[in-house]
Amino acid sequence: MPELPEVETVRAGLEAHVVGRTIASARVGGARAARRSLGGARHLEEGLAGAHVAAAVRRGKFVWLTLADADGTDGATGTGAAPHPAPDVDRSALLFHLGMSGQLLVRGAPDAVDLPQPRHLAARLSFTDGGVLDFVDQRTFGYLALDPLVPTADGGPGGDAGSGTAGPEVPAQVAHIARDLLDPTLDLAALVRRFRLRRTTIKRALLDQTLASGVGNIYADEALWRAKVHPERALAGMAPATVRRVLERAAEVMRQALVQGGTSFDALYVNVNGASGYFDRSLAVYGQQGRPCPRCEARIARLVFANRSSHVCPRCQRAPSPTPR
DNA sequence: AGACGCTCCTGCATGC
DNA sequence: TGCATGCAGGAGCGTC
Repeated sequence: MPELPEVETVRAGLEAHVVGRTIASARVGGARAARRSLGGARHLEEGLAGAHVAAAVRRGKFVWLTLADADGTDGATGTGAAPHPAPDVDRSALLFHLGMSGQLLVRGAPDAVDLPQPRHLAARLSFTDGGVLDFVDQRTFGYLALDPLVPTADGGPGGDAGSGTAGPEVPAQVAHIARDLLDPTLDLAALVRRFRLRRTTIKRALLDQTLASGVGNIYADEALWRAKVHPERALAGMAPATVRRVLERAAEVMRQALVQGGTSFDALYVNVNGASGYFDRSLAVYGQQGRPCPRCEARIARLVFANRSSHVCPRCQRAPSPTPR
């Protein structure tokens, strides 16, 4: 499952291999992959044709390519005589969410037309230099969208409720997503305060992308284990230092995973390094039920709540008392 | 507003 | 052997 480290690895791959190129044409497999794109697949295809890729940007688990009109000539390639004017792509981004199984594959083949279509191909971008970017998604939770860029409210230091506050602009669909835990401008103290206002459990809050983004089920479990905090503990009344420790451990484990993810992609393959990738050797609790805790050797347990699984060491992570008050 | 259950989807593991 | 069932999960959405 791609979480922040995996998506950042993808972003770096896009930056290295896609930024600076110009899209000749795009083919979007079906309505589902384009379900979040205004106007649907056709509009997406029309808008992308001729667009220049200016940058690869990420927030949390969202990654996008900022686009610019490839100066002058509209209808750069033969998408046929488009009856509608091509959408203005200048203030837009091509947004990707990888969902559970999305992959972006960069192909250098000089003749894209002859490339075999991978199973579960959701979209294919062909560049003017002959290369190809494939979006492959087995479980179809992922999507791509042509989305207008909107300014983000920048709270800066002291801005309180300002969950957002990233770079100057983000795709409209990302506007409500908070800065992620590896964002250098993240205000950790303010985040701790926001967490402690929530009337829910620490794990639910960790997974809430409007509080802090990038953490998914795997790294949430790992962070809580490292911090020795039970996932079902209520935030209300939790010591600020404890909340802070959890957030710091989450950042730490994602940073470590990123180092490993970053080494695992080569020139032509933008890797999605999920649980089945390299970092799984380093997982202490996720998917380790029945195995000994690396710290104390108690058996790792798997809990289910909110229709999701959590993995804990029953000795290191003390369960909350069954009836608070 | 915030909290939370439900839903989308496919491949694989498990069970009978 | 073959079919049915369950499970995995991000995040939008509806409901209270």
